[in-house]
Amino acid sequence: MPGPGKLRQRHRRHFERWTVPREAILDLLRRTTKHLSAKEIYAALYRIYPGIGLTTVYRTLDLLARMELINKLTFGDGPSRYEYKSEDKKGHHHHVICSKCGKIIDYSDFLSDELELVEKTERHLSKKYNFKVMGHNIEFYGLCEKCQ
Amino acid sequence: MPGPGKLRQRHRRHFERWTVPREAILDLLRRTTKHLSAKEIYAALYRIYPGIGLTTVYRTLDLLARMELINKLTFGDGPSRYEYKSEDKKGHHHHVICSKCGKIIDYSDFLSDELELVEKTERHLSKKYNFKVMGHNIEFYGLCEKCQ
DNA sequence: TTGTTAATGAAAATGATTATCATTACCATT
DNA sequence: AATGGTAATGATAATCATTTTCATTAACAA
Repeated sequence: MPGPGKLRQRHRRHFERWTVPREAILDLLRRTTKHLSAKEIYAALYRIYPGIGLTTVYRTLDLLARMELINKLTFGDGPSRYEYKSEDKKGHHHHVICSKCGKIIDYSDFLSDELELVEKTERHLSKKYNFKVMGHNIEFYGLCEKCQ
Repeated sequence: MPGPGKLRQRHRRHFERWTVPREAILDLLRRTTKHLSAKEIYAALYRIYPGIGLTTVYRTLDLLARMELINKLTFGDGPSRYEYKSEDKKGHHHHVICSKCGKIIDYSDFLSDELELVEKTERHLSKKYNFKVMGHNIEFYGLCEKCQ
């Protein structure tokens, strides 16, 4: 878990000051396993830090996403959701989303099979379209146990 | 290309009447290779059919998506975009999106490799979580030729 | 301790999408 | 072909997520 000092040095290009709201938001995302929306984050922090503003939550989430400390998830409907991005490759996972209730399952099997396909595809895309692939997104959708 | 008659029979559960705006919107999406937003569809149709309303465009797109005649695409920012979904499996493709300019490339190589991984994953998910997979979504993002 | 200015938060603005409701026009029946 | 019931339409207003504006606050270098 990067502390203010480390963050400061690693990401000087992204911000000047490491502040209380920024630490609180990153910390909350680091602790939870849920995929929280901006408003949910705001509500959770408001209880312990009533001075916080929703605007700051949005701005901080954008900052943290640019710093690649968190992922911004956008599904078809509703607000964007955010998750902490663990440093190690083991943390890599995909999402299985219930179309009915919105439940999200993190899923990380067959990563080596997937990796192979993704790498093959990335090489191919860069050759065919001269496209520089920075990342990918794989998700499955359907009906969860309760909703079918 | 399904005409009114065929549509009528196949999709009676989704609507009662096949109308001019519905035909016009489906037709536009069938003809273009672009990924249009509701507003872009509205603007294009307004030129030849000034009576049309943006509300109807949204409603019709929702209808066509429920009928599985079109796909609704939602990327991180901006409005949802829509594409015609061809009936045959050959039409299946994924998207490569430029994070900077928003350019979208349709991409359909390595489908058999992908199919294998997807099927394996779907079997696994249904066993592990009792989740009924209805579809999947694979996309790559990065920088296109012009933007890097 | 102080000064500079980046970061904050309240409020207003924006942009996409959805709800409301009076009007229109499909189409089954006559 | 005319009619009537009602699904579909379109203008407007409402909603929801997110961004902009701007006066105030607080991080931190000196």
